[in-house]
Amino acid sequence: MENSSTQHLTGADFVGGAVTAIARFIRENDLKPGDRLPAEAKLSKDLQVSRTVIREALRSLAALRLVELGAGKRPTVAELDDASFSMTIEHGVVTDQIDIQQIYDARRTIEARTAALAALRRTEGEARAILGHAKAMEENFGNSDEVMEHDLAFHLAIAKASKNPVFALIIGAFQGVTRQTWPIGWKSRANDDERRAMNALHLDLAQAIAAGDPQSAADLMNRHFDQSIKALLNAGLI
Amino acid sequence: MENSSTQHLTGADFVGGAVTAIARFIRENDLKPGDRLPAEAKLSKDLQVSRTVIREALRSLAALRLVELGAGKRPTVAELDDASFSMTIEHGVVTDQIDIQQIYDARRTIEARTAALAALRRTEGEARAILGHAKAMEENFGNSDEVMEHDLAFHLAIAKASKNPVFALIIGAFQGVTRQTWPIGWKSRANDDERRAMNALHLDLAQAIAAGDPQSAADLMNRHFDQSIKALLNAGLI
DNA sequence: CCTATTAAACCTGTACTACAGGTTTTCAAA
DNA sequence: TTTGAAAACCTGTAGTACAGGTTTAATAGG
Repeated sequence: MENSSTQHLTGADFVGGAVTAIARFIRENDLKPGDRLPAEAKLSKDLQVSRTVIREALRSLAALRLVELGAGKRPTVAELDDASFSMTIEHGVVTDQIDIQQIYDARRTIEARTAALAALRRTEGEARAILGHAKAMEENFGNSDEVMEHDLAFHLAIAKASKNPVFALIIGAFQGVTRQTWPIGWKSRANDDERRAMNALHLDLAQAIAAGDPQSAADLMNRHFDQSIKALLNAGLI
Repeated sequence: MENSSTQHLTGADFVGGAVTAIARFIRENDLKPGDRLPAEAKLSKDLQVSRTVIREALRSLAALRLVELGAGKRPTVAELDDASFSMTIEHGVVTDQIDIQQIYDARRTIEARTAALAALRRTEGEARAILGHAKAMEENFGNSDEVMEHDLAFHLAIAKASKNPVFALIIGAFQGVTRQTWPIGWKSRANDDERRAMNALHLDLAQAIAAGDPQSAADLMNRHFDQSIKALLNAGLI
């Protein structure tokens, strides 16, 4: 009784067909992250296409992060991951289909919500971690790379504390392009006072989340984005 | 003067390296959607890996929708597209890493914003199209499939009218899973009066956008999601 | 009977060849 | 200059081969 059977492919787009068939296999067999898929040879036989086609299909699914591949290992179902959406966003920016202001407006919209949700749902540990990143920004004030990484980690930690993986996915995907523009905003702030003010805002936000105050958290997040967007405008980036 | 040169790959992950190299090629040569990439044979020679590796790399990029492939045609740079994020979302739902309520909360957050932006930025044509979908929902009341498709098109049209492709991308990516749960919400509404009320809300929203009233548009969108989420709760889906 | 070790079986990653059939370019004829 | 056809180019799929990684099975020892 082989439950893992699949119908063989017909039609023109062999690789696309195999991608669909394998995705369906995951769905219909209720596979969860970590579960193993059939070996390439078996898929090749079941779907009646060459191993070449199966490999290209698996590579496609691996690029989309639906499966994970490894030498000698059978393909496994993958955990949710922002890498593929991140590529989409970066592609959009590189090819002038998305601009930075649009990224920031999306972030503001979503992060006002993650801040409010985090205030309601964060664990003690998460509250501490968020606060930790805000403090680390202040403590590493001289090293802008350090500040940036803690800034990014701060926002992602809030998204995760919102307990909605969709938000974490999207915010995570923005980090790649944010890393490329963040230094511009940092430099464009007129003086260290403005930079310190930005850090202070992070600290206030972290405290609002720790205090469980969703309204303040959302307000502070909005204010933070007001400042950031203004800084990027000053820099002429937008 | 061959501007299209690329350094040959070193290290372990040949396919991953090729993906990165090709993505970098697009960036460094300022390629835009429609522009052609070097042929597989040339990439293979430049990067000093077999055509097998190049093909798998191009398949990966095609899965992510950074490039487009076609028999006989050289690979071209692709337009922004929600297909790959859509796969991520569907995978998350299928593997129990995302639930429907989380999708709806993300939608509500984003669509309250797209509604407001659409009210400010929609063209006359877009306003008409949005209104058209709302009316079509009412006119095709008996055919729930028709209602659903116009509902989906309505929301996507608003996202596009917001003039932020990031929102359109995300809302578009949600449509796949929404199509699977929408009928549940429709059936769970107690009677036709409730269903008519939902249509009326769409119409009001379309009119607020046409009238250029961002506050009302956002409010109505939020009210719409309140109702939808309540309907899904009633159905026990959430 | 249980555990640790080792050998065998299995599996993927990369390279190469071959060819069908689609696309683009070239070139000659009108 | 335009048209049309041939040539060159290119991708899609199949298949073979083998190195090296992983899993499973078997064996030995307690």
